[in-house]
Amino acid sequence: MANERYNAREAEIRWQQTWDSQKIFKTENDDPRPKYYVLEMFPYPSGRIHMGHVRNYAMGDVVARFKRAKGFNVLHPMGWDAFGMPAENAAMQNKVHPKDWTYENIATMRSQLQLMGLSLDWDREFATCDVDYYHRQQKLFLDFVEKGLAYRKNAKVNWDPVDQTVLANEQVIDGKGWRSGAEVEQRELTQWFFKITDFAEDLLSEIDHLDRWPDKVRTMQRNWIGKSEGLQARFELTEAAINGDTDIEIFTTRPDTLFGASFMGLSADHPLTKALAKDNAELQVFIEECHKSGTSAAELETAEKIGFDTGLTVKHPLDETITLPVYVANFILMDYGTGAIFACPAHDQRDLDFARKYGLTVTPVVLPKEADAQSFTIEKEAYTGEGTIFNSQFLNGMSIEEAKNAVAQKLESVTINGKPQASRKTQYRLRDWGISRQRYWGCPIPMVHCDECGVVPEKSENLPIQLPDDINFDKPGNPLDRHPTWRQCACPKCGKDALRETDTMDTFVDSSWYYARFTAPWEDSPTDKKAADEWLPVDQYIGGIEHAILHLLYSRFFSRAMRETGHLSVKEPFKGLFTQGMVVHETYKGEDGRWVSPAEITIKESDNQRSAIHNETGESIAIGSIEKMSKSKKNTVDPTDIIESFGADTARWFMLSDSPPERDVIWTEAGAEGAHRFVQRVWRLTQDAQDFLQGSTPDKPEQLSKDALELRKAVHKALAAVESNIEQLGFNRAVAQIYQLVNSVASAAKPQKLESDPSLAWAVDEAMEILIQMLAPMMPHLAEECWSHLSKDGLVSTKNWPQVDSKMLVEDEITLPIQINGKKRGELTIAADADKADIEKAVLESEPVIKALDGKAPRKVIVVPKRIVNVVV
RNA sequence: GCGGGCGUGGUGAAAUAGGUAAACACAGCAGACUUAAAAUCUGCCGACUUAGGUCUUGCGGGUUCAAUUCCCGCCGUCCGCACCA
Repeated sequence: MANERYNAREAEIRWQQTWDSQKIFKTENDDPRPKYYVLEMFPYPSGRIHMGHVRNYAMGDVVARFKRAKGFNVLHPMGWDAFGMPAENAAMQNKVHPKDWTYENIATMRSQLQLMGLSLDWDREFATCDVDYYHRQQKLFLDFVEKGLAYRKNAKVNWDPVDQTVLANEQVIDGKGWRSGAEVEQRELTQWFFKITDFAEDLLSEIDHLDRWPDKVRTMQRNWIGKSEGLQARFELTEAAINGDTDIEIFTTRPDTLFGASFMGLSADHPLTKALAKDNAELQVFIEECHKSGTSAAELETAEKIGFDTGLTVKHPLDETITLPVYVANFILMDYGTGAIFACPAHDQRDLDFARKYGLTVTPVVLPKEADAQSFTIEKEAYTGEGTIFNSQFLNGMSIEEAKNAVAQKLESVTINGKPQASRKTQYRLRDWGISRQRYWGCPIPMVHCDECGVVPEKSENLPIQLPDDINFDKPGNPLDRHPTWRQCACPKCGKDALRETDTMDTFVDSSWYYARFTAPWEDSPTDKKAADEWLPVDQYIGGIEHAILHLLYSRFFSRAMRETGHLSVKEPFKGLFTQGMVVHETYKGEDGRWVSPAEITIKESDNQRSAIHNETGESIAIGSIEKMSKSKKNTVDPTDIIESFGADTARWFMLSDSPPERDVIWTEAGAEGAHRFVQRVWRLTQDAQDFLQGSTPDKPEQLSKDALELRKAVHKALAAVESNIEQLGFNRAVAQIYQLVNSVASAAKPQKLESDPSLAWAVDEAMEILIQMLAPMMPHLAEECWSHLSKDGLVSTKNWPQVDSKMLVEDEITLPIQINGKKRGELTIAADADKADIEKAVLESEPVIKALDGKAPRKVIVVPKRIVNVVV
């Protein structure tokens, strides 16, 4: 029979329909098998899927299909992170309703994803903009309010002037909005916050146990939470200040350097600063000056330390004879610690810069190990290293740690104005999460403003608070504010006319608990606790590194908050996390400097010279750097085009081959063609095997021929390797193993060999069966097609993973490299179980060793059985 | 500035626990088949080379019988954080 080419498009749709009609990927909650929850970060419905999605979902699908074959009850759901700004931008630009725009995009992207043949339980699908979903999110919000985990406060917030909304700290990058890129302004607004700081310590300490998370993400989260332990201490003013204050409270991590103090610093936003400024025009000017300077990285780098002498002085807490001047300084932040510091210029660079500028004293109090107390001075660089305390009265001679303790102990026991002068305190950099957004397309915050009762939570039975459909985007700002009737409601407490909150929730709220909702998306309450406890935590979560802080930290907060409000029991939502690399592509530019897309050009290659010409105009195109696929640089490749020309399996296979999954992968046309050649190669191999075997499984022979035994060994070694590679998410290594095996099978399965060797025919049949099963998680359609072509029973997608025959993994003879002085000089083939003495004897008799020794005795012989022999001459 | 990662052929990369560096693939070259092309198959493919070898994992040291792997110091590159007291 003549070989036919594999028609991927036809076969893939056929198998997708088969899987679908048999509902083989539907997951039941009550199932006796052990559970495995694999989840890929759900997509934002921006319009069309891109190659990054293909890579992400191909990886997740390999894990899901593999675990299913290993006997687990696998939950592998899909949904849509569907609220957000782009829908509103589209509404403003194209006069489309955000809802229509979003649901149309979802429909497009769903059908694109379905072309990939992912083993998803589509019955659990939802979008976060579904009323059913945000209804339950509003319930969670009310529960959080009740527990004090959500609250309202007036706060200085990050205001994005382009998007006209507030941003969380995590969403401000280099002083710019993460989405708009606009310079963020500071504004005072009343906002809703989640009390993420309640869990700061737990969020930090549990990172230690997230051992299946990348270290990088763990480090980033630790730094973000930013714990520092120190002392909160009050410094007594020599005279009461204008507002009646008698002391200034500061936070320090370096109480050991207290005798090096030369001034006090107040933030420009400190209450005392504000009080002093009331009738001090000069100070007012200075404060304004401080506010003007931006917060971007570049500006901070060059910003000069400036200060304003308040004329106030404080007593040194350890020596009343010393007084320190109080300055307002631009480098002190109000929202860290107490907004006030004591400054020790010798051991803090900022304090030193400031002291030099204003001519304040610089007294070193930590002496480096090698330095001499008499001659040690600080010039332009503060000393922040280890050392012994000196110039410090009773602390002299102590280590830094000892001095910290001594100071803390002393000040804890002293009282001023009836209160202890100091207490040990742990500070976190982490701030509460501001979630109010002045947008339409988000989950409405279910609160009511009543003139009589104040801010009142809506009653649960009145949920959902639905978004109105009749809105317009004629003007900037939040359309909910302008809606003629939507705001009007009855106060849930007194029943009088009241107004709804018009802020909606940050879309990161939506994605902070979707993983829990998937465990029972049909429930009236946010979760079915039993189902949530059964499925959670997610065993393997896969997504981009860009979510290392925001989404992953918020989700960790949410699982804790939902635990406190009785919706689930786990603390940590994601047991295993994998952050995959991006899909990147070369960029191309025309002669006039415009970006040109890969589809418009043809690349010529010869002798390592690559050049490109435009398909239509014939102009020569410059090949530029490799960049993340983006519309602006036109270096995108549409997954649907690839699926149409090569099939989904080719796209999946290419995404899994070559590059390690955590690294960026370069999409190339040649690589895609190579992947497709492999698809055809497997299909040819299957047809050849089918031609010979004619659908009958040969009987297992008593004795295997040498060829058959070798093939079996190759098969079972590959099987063991692929299995462990997939377990470790080393998809590229699994792919390489499969390539190698296909090469072995192809060279073994030659007709002339098969005809004369029935045991080889049997081995080839086994090899094909196992090969197809190994391919199935990666190229499921091709695997089904081959499986059925070889008349194997049922669907390969529902088959159990094959068993490794461990007898095939051991060799009775092995080849050891022989080294002479650490350089390879020969080989020795010997029984695998040969002991050291046998090996040494054989090595000393080998030709290269005899030659090298030249009759002399070796200085040393190192024998590592099963590995290597090294003879030192 | 602080913290972390990475650096191996023309390219993507591989190398259990320190033990044969370059598996597997892409590209390229040569040949077979073909009227021709595609597809397919076979071979070559780190560098130098006097054909016996010599050298090779960013650079320089160190530990070791043995280093891509461990240690120290540089260089390059990418990422994160950044006036956090």
